[in-house]
Amino acid sequence: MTDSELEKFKKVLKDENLKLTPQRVEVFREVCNSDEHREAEEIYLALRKRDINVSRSTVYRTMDILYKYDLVQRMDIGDGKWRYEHWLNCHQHDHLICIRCGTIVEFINTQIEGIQKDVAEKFNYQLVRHVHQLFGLCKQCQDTPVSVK
Amino acid sequence: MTDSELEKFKKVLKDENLKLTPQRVEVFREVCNSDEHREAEEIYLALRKRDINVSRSTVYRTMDILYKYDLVQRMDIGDGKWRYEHWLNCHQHDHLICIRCGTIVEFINTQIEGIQKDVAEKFNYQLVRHVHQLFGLCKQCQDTPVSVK
DNA sequence: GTTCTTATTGAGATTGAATCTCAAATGAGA
DNA sequence: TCTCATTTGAGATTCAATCTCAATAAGAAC
Repeated sequence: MTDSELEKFKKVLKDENLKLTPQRVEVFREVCNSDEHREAEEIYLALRKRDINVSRSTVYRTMDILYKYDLVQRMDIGDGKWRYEHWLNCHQHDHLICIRCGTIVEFINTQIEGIQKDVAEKFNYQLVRHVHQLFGLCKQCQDTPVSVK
Repeated sequence: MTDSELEKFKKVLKDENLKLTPQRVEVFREVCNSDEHREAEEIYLALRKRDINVSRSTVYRTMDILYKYDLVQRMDIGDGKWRYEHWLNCHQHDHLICIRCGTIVEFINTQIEGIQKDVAEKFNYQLVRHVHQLFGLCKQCQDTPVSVK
């Protein structure tokens, strides 16, 4: 977590009349210092592992704030759990997800973005956001035989 | 539900050593006879309304079968509930979803499909399926002021 | 620094979609 | 018709997420 990231978070809290608490800072730090796409529970466990005591409730509540004010991005890959990723450089991207090992890779394709705008316009929808996920087998999983129990 | 649809369902049940029960037929009929994108609970309630008694458990279990054997399509729009739609003509399509009223419109764009293949190939992923959803405001919701309580 | 007010925290209860359990009922092959 | 494995229904259970509420702490005012 860089100073400018922390300042950005402080500004959001100030602007929204939210208090700067050590718990909130620790949750934000944990999210900033990882490039993974993690669920709230994983972030909670990562904090515990570092001997930082923040309750599950606070992790969930802080993730809500971070998401609401665009400090993190979140995604739903269909298993009922939100995955969070830091959102500091704020470049729009989509995801390739391995259906066997769960590896998530990001991709950017400006061509698709243009087509999405065209589609929305055609149907008279004012586009707000989109979800675009490609599910498949990553190279390693293609080459690894399925284990037989 | 056409005869050929029912035959297709019967064939799946037979091939998979599953029994043809009145409950399963009624659930399949209910799904076939609607173009909506409904949750399991809505399908359950629609059956009850028609005085057809099938338990929630059986609706859930039958939807699992229908999905597994490609007789229905399902989607997750991020609210923790599966939406089901019949899948009889089997033409691949994606969705535009109104974030205010929930209206779901289908769209087809072959150009995006081509790009998806290119992206997957570039990252060495063997593409299996994809999720592509555009969220926004439909024409009507753009023109309707938000009600103030 | 002290006081005061209000927001926040933590622990456990609650929610809700989906799944599981198990006894009773039923499909379908022999 | 008989038999037996499958299916059904009702309620219990699961699990991520949210809610509740008493205790705690941030931070503004002085």
